[in-house]
Amino acid sequence: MSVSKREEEYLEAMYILHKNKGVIRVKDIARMMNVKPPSVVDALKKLAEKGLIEYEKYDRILLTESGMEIAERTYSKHVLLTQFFIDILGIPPDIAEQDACQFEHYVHEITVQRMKEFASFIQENCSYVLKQFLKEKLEEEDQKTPPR
Amino acid sequence: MSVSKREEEYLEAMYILHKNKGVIRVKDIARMMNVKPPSVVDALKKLAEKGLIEYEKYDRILLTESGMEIAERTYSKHVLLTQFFIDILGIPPDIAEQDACQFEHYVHEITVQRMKEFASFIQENCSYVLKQFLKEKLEEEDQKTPPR
DNA sequence: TCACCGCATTAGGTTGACCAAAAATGTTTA
DNA sequence: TAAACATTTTTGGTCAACCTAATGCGGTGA
Repeated sequence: MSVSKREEEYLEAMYILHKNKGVIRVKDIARMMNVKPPSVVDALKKLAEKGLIEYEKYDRILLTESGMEIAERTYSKHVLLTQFFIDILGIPPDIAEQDACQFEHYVHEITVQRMKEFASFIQENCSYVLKQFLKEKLEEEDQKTPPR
Repeated sequence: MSVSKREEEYLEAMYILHKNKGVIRVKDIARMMNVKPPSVVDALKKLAEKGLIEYEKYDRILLTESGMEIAERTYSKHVLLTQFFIDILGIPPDIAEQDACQFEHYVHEITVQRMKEFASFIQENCSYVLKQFLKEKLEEEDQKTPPR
Protein backbone atom coordinates (compact mmCIF):
# COMPACT_ATOMS: atom_id res chain seq x y z
CA MET A 1 0.00 0.00 0.00
CA SER A 2 1.57 3.25 -1.11
CA VAL A 3 1.96 6.38 0.99
CA SER A 4 1.21 9.73 -0.63
CA LYS A 5 3.44 12.75 -0.27
CA ARG A 6 0.87 14.34 1.98
CA GLU A 7 0.61 11.28 4.20
CA GLU A 8 4.37 11.24 4.52
CA GLU A 9 4.20 14.85 5.63
CA TYR A 10 1.63 14.03 8.31
CA LEU A 11 3.76 11.18 9.56
CA GLU A 12 6.81 13.38 9.74
CA ALA A 13 4.93 16.09 11.63
CA MET A 14 3.70 13.53 14.13
CA TYR A 15 7.18 12.10 14.46
CA ILE A 16 8.59 15.51 15.30
CA LEU A 17 5.83 16.23 17.80
CA HIS A 18 6.44 12.89 19.45
CA LYS A 19 10.15 13.56 19.58
CA ASN A 20 9.80 17.10 20.97
CA LYS A 21 6.71 17.06 23.14
CA GLY A 22 6.03 13.43 23.83
CA VAL A 23 2.34 13.67 22.95
CA ILE A 24 0.79 14.06 19.54
CA ARG A 25 -2.29 16.26 19.43
CA VAL A 26 -4.62 17.08 16.56
CA LYS A 27 -4.32 20.79 17.20
CA ASP A 28 -0.53 20.71 16.99
CA ILE A 29 -0.50 18.64 13.83
CA ALA A 30 -2.92 21.13 12.30
CA ARG A 31 -0.68 24.04 13.19
CA MET A 32 2.43 22.38 11.79
CA MET A 33 0.74 21.35 8.58
CA ASN A 34 -1.10 24.63 8.09
CA VAL A 35 -4.49 22.98 7.89
CA LYS A 36 -7.61 22.94 10.06
CA PRO A 37 -8.33 20.19 12.59
CA PRO A 38 -10.99 18.39 10.51
CA SER A 39 -8.42 17.81 7.79
CA VAL A 40 -6.12 16.27 10.33
CA VAL A 41 -8.84 13.91 11.52
CA ASP A 42 -9.47 12.80 7.93
CA ALA A 43 -5.79 12.11 7.51
CA LEU A 44 -5.53 10.26 10.81
CA LYS A 45 -8.32 7.89 9.82
CA LYS A 46 -6.62 7.02 6.58
CA LEU A 47 -3.24 6.55 8.19
CA ALA A 48 -4.80 4.31 10.83
CA GLU A 49 -6.44 2.19 8.10
CA LYS A 50 -3.07 1.77 6.48
CA GLY A 51 -1.60 0.64 9.77
CA LEU A 52 0.81 3.56 10.01
CA ILE A 53 -0.56 4.98 13.23
CA GLU A 54 -2.62 3.81 16.19
CA TYR A 55 -5.70 5.96 16.47
CA GLU A 56 -9.01 5.63 18.30
CA LYS A 57 -11.09 8.73 18.51
CA TYR A 58 -10.49 10.94 21.53
CA ASP A 59 -7.59 8.65 22.40
CA ARG A 60 -3.85 9.20 22.21
CA ILE A 61 -2.13 9.03 18.83
CA LEU A 62 0.91 6.85 18.23
CA LEU A 63 3.04 5.92 15.25
CA THR A 64 3.19 2.20 14.61
CA GLU A 65 6.47 0.55 13.77
CA SER A 66 5.98 0.92 10.03
CA GLY A 67 4.73 4.48 10.39
CA MET A 68 7.76 5.28 12.50
CA GLU A 69 10.06 3.78 9.91
CA ILE A 70 8.66 5.95 7.13
CA ALA A 71 8.77 9.05 9.31
CA GLU A 72 12.35 8.43 10.34
CA ARG A 73 13.48 7.81 6.80
CA THR A 74 11.80 10.99 5.64
CA TYR A 75 13.10 13.03 8.52
CA SER A 76 16.65 11.86 8.03
CA LYS A 77 16.46 12.91 4.38
CA HIS A 78 15.22 16.25 5.57
CA VAL A 79 18.15 16.75 7.87
CA LEU A 80 20.70 15.61 5.33
CA LEU A 81 19.37 17.74 2.52
CA THR A 82 19.22 20.80 4.73
CA GLN A 83 22.80 20.28 5.86
CA PHE A 84 24.04 19.83 2.34
CA PHE A 85 22.35 22.99 1.13
CA ILE A 86 23.70 25.02 4.01
CA ASP A 87 27.18 23.56 4.51
CA ILE A 88 28.15 22.86 0.92
CA LEU A 89 26.18 25.31 -1.18
CA GLY A 90 25.94 28.05 1.42
CA ILE A 91 22.19 28.53 0.96
CA PRO A 92 20.52 30.67 3.64
CA PRO A 93 19.03 28.38 6.30
CA ASP A 94 15.38 29.30 5.79
CA ILE A 95 15.61 28.68 2.06
CA ALA A 96 17.54 25.46 2.58
CA GLU A 97 14.85 24.33 4.99
CA GLN A 98 12.05 25.01 2.52
CA ASP A 99 13.80 23.26 -0.34
CA ALA A 100 14.64 20.22 1.76
CA CYS A 101 11.14 20.04 3.09
CA GLN A 102 9.77 19.39 -0.39
CA PHE A 103 12.58 17.44 -1.96
CA GLU A 104 12.71 14.95 0.91
CA HIS A 105 9.49 13.38 -0.37
CA TYR A 106 10.83 12.64 -3.82
CA VAL A 107 14.59 12.26 -3.64
CA HIS A 108 16.04 8.79 -4.08
CA GLU A 109 17.97 7.23 -1.26
CA ILE A 110 21.08 7.11 -3.41
CA THR A 111 21.01 10.84 -4.02
CA VAL A 112 20.96 11.84 -0.35
CA GLN A 113 23.52 9.19 0.39
CA ARG A 114 25.78 10.63 -2.27
CA MET A 115 25.33 14.15 -0.96
CA LYS A 116 26.49 12.94 2.41
CA GLU A 117 29.50 11.16 0.97
CA PHE A 118 30.34 14.09 -1.25
CA ALA A 119 30.25 16.49 1.69
CA SER A 120 32.65 14.33 3.69
CA PHE A 121 34.92 13.83 0.73
CA ILE A 122 35.22 17.51 -0.01
CA GLN A 123 35.66 18.45 3.62
CA GLU A 124 38.48 15.93 3.90
CA ASN A 125 40.19 16.54 0.60
CA CYS A 126 39.79 20.20 -0.19
CA SER A 127 38.17 21.93 2.72
CA TYR A 128 40.11 25.08 1.92
CA VAL A 129 38.49 25.39 -1.49
CA LEU A 130 35.08 24.87 0.04
CA LYS A 131 35.69 27.56 2.64
CA GLN A 132 36.80 29.87 -0.12
CA PHE A 133 33.58 29.25 -2.03
CA LEU A 134 31.37 29.79 1.00
CA LYS A 135 33.22 32.96 1.91
CA GLU A 136 32.74 34.40 -1.57
CA LYS A 137 29.05 33.63 -1.59
CA LEU A 138 28.53 35.04 1.86
CA GLU A 139 30.20 38.27 0.79
CA GLU A 140 28.03 38.48 -2.31
CA GLU A 141 24.95 38.14 -0.14
CA ASP A 142 26.10 40.80 2.28
CA GLN A 143 26.53 43.16 -0.66
CA LYS A 144 22.93 42.69 -1.64
CA THR A 145 21.73 43.32 1.92
CA PRO A 146 23.51 46.62 2.58
CA PRO A 147 24.43 47.56 6.15
CA ARG A 148 21.92 49.65 8.07
CA MET B 1 -2.62 33.98 -10.37
CA SER B 2 -0.62 31.04 -9.12
CA VAL B 3 0.43 28.04 -11.13
CA SER B 4 0.18 24.60 -9.56
CA LYS B 5 2.93 22.04 -9.73
CA ARG B 6 0.85 20.01 -12.13
CA GLU B 7 0.20 22.98 -14.39
CA GLU B 8 3.89 23.70 -14.47
CA GLU B 9 4.45 20.12 -15.57
CA TYR B 10 1.95 20.47 -18.40
CA LEU B 11 3.60 23.68 -19.54
CA GLU B 12 7.00 22.04 -19.51
CA ALA B 13 5.77 19.04 -21.48
CA MET B 14 4.26 21.35 -24.10
CA TYR B 15 7.43 23.38 -24.22
CA ILE B 16 9.49 20.28 -24.94
CA LEU B 17 7.06 19.08 -27.60
CA HIS B 18 7.16 22.48 -29.23
CA LYS B 19 10.94 22.48 -29.13
CA ASN B 20 11.32 18.94 -30.50
CA LYS B 21 8.42 18.44 -32.86
CA GLY B 22 7.12 21.89 -33.63
CA VAL B 23 3.51 20.98 -32.97
CA ILE B 24 1.84 20.30 -29.66
CA ARG B 25 -0.80 17.60 -29.71
CA VAL B 26 -3.12 16.35 -26.99
CA LYS B 27 -2.11 12.77 -27.58
CA ASP B 28 1.57 13.53 -27.15
CA ILE B 29 1.04 15.57 -24.01
CA ALA B 30 -0.99 12.68 -22.61
CA ARG B 31 1.80 10.22 -23.34
CA MET B 32 4.47 12.41 -21.78
CA MET B 33 2.41 13.11 -18.69
CA ASN B 34 1.19 9.54 -18.27
CA VAL B 35 -2.46 10.56 -18.31
CA LYS B 36 -5.38 10.02 -20.68
CA PRO B 37 -6.45 12.61 -23.25
CA PRO B 38 -9.51 13.87 -21.34
CA SER B 39 -7.27 14.91 -18.48
CA VAL B 40 -5.14 16.86 -20.90
CA VAL B 41 -8.15 18.69 -22.25
CA ASP B 42 -9.18 19.65 -18.70
CA ALA B 43 -5.72 21.01 -18.08
CA LEU B 44 -5.61 22.89 -21.37
CA LYS B 45 -8.83 24.71 -20.56
CA LYS B 46 -7.51 25.88 -17.24
CA LEU B 47 -4.18 26.94 -18.65
CA ALA B 48 -5.96 28.87 -21.38
CA GLU B 49 -8.12 30.66 -18.82
CA LYS B 50 -4.99 31.67 -16.98
CA GLY B 51 -3.55 33.06 -20.18
CA LEU B 52 -0.64 30.64 -20.24
CA ILE B 53 -1.53 28.99 -23.53
CA GLU B 54 -3.57 29.78 -26.63
CA TYR B 55 -6.18 27.12 -27.06
CA GLU B 56 -9.39 26.83 -29.08
CA LYS B 57 -10.84 23.40 -29.40
CA TYR B 58 -9.65 21.30 -32.31
CA ASP B 59 -7.19 24.07 -33.06
CA ARG B 60 -3.43 24.23 -32.63
CA ILE B 61 -1.99 24.71 -29.15
CA LEU B 62 0.56 27.40 -28.41
CA LEU B 63 2.30 28.70 -25.33
CA THR B 64 1.76 32.40 -24.70
CA GLU B 65 4.63 34.59 -23.67
CA SER B 66 3.97 34.15 -19.97
CA GLY B 67 3.41 30.43 -20.39
CA MET B 68 6.66 30.18 -22.28
CA GLU B 69 8.49 32.06 -19.58
CA ILE B 70 7.33 29.68 -16.86
CA ALA B 71 8.13 26.65 -19.00
CA GLU B 72 11.60 27.90 -19.80
CA ARG B 73 12.37 28.70 -16.20
CA THR B 74 11.21 25.27 -15.13
CA TYR B 75 13.03 23.51 -17.91
CA SER B 76 16.29 25.27 -17.20
CA LYS B 77 16.06 24.22 -13.57
CA HIS B 78 15.48 20.70 -14.80
CA VAL B 79 18.61 20.73 -16.92
CA LEU B 80 20.74 22.28 -14.25
CA LEU B 81 19.63 19.94 -11.50
CA THR B 82 20.14 16.91 -13.68
CA GLN B 83 23.64 18.04 -14.60
CA PHE B 84 24.56 18.68 -11.01
CA PHE B 85 23.37 15.28 -9.89
CA ILE B 86 25.24 13.52 -12.67
CA ASP B 87 28.44 15.56 -12.95
CA ILE B 88 29.04 16.41 -9.32
CA LEU B 89 27.39 13.64 -7.34
CA GLY B 90 27.78 10.90 -9.93
CA ILE B 91 24.16 9.80 -9.70
CA PRO B 92 23.05 7.39 -12.47
CA PRO B 93 21.35 9.42 -15.24
CA ASP B 94 17.90 7.88 -14.95
CA ILE B 95 17.78 8.51 -11.20
CA ALA B 96 19.16 12.02 -11.63
CA GLU B 97 16.47 12.68 -14.20
CA GLN B 98 13.68 11.52 -11.91
CA ASP B 99 14.92 13.51 -8.95
CA ALA B 100 15.36 16.67 -11.01
CA CYS B 101 11.97 16.25 -12.54
CA GLN B 102 10.30 16.64 -9.17
CA PHE B 103 12.61 19.04 -7.44
CA GLU B 104 12.49 21.52 -10.32
CA HIS B 105 8.97 22.50 -9.24
CA TYR B 106 9.94 23.45 -5.71
CA VAL B 107 13.59 24.48 -5.67
CA HIS B 108 14.38 28.13 -5.16
CA GLU B 109 16.18 30.03 -7.88
CA ILE B 110 19.09 30.68 -5.53
CA THR B 111 19.65 26.99 -4.91
CA VAL B 112 19.97 26.02 -8.56
CA GLN B 113 22.09 29.08 -9.17
CA ARG B 114 24.39 28.03 -6.33
CA MET B 115 24.64 24.50 -7.67
CA LYS B 116 25.77 25.89 -10.97
CA GLU B 117 28.34 28.16 -9.36
CA PHE B 118 29.52 25.40 -7.07
CA ALA B 119 30.04 23.05 -9.99
CA SER B 120 32.15 25.58 -11.86
CA PHE B 121 34.12 26.46 -8.76
CA ILE B 122 35.01 22.87 -7.98
CA GLN B 123 35.82 22.05 -11.56
CA GLU B 124 38.17 25.00 -11.69
CA ASN B 125 39.76 24.69 -8.28
CA CYS B 126 39.92 21.01 -7.50
CA SER B 127 38.83 19.03 -10.50
CA TYR B 128 41.24 16.27 -9.55
CA VAL B 129 39.49 15.68 -6.25
CA LEU B 130 36.15 15.62 -8.01
CA LYS B 131 37.37 13.08 -10.55
CA GLN B 132 38.67 10.96 -7.73
CA PHE B 133 35.29 11.02 -6.00
CA LEU B 134 33.40 10.12 -9.15
CA LYS B 135 35.81 7.33 -9.94
CA GLU B 136 35.39 5.80 -6.50
CA LYS B 137 31.62 5.93 -6.70
CA LEU B 138 31.56 4.47 -10.17
CA GLU B 139 33.68 1.58 -9.00
CA GLU B 140 31.39 0.98 -6.04
CA GLU B 141 28.45 0.82 -8.40
CA ASP B 142 30.18 -1.61 -10.74
CA GLN B 143 30.82 -3.88 -7.78
CA LYS B 144 27.14 -4.03 -7.03
CA THR B 145 26.26 -4.82 -10.63
CA PRO B 146 28.61 -7.77 -11.18
CA PRO B 147 29.79 -8.52 -14.75
CA ARG B 148 27.74 -10.99 -16.75
C1' DT C 1 -20.51 17.47 40.95
C1' DC C 2 -21.68 19.91 37.28
C1' DA C 3 -21.32 23.67 34.05
C1' DC C 4 -18.18 25.45 31.11
C1' DC C 5 -14.62 25.65 27.70
C1' DG C 6 -11.23 24.01 24.71
C1' DC C 7 -10.37 20.43 21.80
C1' DA C 8 -11.83 16.64 18.70
C1' DT C 9 -15.06 14.88 15.66
C1' DT C 10 -18.88 14.57 12.26
C1' DA C 11 -21.66 16.31 8.54
C1' DG C 12 -21.84 18.19 4.37
C1' DG C 13 -19.73 20.57 0.73
C1' DT C 14 -15.76 22.44 -2.55
C1' DT C 15 -11.88 21.93 -5.67
C1' DG C 16 -8.27 19.84 -8.54
C1' DA C 17 -6.88 16.07 -11.02
C1' DC C 18 -7.99 11.98 -12.90
C1' DC C 19 -10.76 8.34 -15.70
C1' DA C 20 -14.08 5.45 -19.09
C1' DA C 21 -17.49 5.75 -22.43
C1' DA C 22 -19.70 8.24 -25.83
C1' DA C 23 -19.99 11.94 -29.12
C1' DA C 24 -17.91 15.23 -32.30
C1' DT C 25 -14.54 16.59 -35.46
C1' DG C 26 -10.72 16.11 -38.65
C1' DT C 27 -8.07 13.34 -41.96
C1' DT C 28 -7.08 9.85 -45.13
C1' DT C 29 -7.99 6.68 -48.53
C1' DA C 30 -10.69 3.73 -51.52
C1' DT D 1 -16.55 12.30 -51.98
C1' DA D 2 -17.90 9.51 -48.61
C1' DA D 3 -16.66 5.78 -45.48
C1' DA D 4 -13.42 4.49 -42.12
C1' DC D 5 -10.11 5.68 -38.89
C1' DA D 6 -7.72 8.68 -35.62
C1' DT D 7 -7.89 12.27 -32.59
C1' DT D 8 -10.16 15.41 -29.62
C1' DT D 9 -13.85 16.72 -26.77
C1' DT D 10 -17.89 16.17 -23.67
C1' DT D 11 -20.33 13.82 -20.16
C1' DG D 12 -20.67 12.08 -15.95
C1' DG D 13 -18.33 10.10 -12.19
C1' DT D 14 -14.33 8.92 -8.67
C1' DC D 15 -10.93 10.12 -5.22
C1' DA D 16 -7.79 12.89 -2.22
C1' DA D 17 -7.41 16.81 0.39
C1' DC D 18 -9.28 20.58 2.16
C1' DC D 19 -12.89 23.67 4.51
C1' DT D 20 -16.99 25.69 7.66
C1' DA D 21 -20.50 24.91 10.80
C1' DA D 22 -22.40 22.05 14.06
C1' DT D 23 -21.95 18.59 17.54
C1' DG D 24 -19.70 15.63 21.08
C1' DC D 25 -16.34 14.75 24.72
C1' DG D 26 -13.70 15.39 28.87
C1' DG D 27 -11.00 17.84 32.20
C1' DT D 28 -11.15 21.92 35.45
C1' DG D 29 -12.71 25.30 38.65
C1' DA D 30 -16.64 27.18 41.13
